[in-house]
Amino acid sequence: MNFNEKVYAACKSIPKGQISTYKEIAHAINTKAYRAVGNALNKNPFGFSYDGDVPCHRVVQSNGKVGGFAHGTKKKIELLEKEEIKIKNNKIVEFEKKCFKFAR
DNA sequence: CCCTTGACCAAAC
DNA sequence: GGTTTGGCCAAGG
Repeated sequence: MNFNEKVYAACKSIPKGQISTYKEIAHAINTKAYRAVGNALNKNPFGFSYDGDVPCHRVVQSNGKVGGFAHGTKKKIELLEKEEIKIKNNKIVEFEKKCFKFAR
């Protein structure tokens, strides 16, 4: 399993209606490459993600901000709002509650 | 092998 | 509150 596959696998385990951070993902796959995680998702082979695929739009920054998205941050926000996750001024509302922690 | 580039992070200012 | 700075890791030139 290369680095990217681990990242995708971790993303898949994020349940609908919840989100996680790049840092949490990095921790979940036992690495400290937060940056490389985002990099992997940026040029992910899926291009776009819907339910059942790799939900890369459920991954946000550790400070609660939305972060980036290949198709534009606005689009990412729309996808999140479809899952009961509200965004206020580019930040996640109730971030701490929606944040999903991987099994340790 | 060195250098640059990121959908990043934390601390400092 | 925001912005800058240094650090982090993987990939590509």
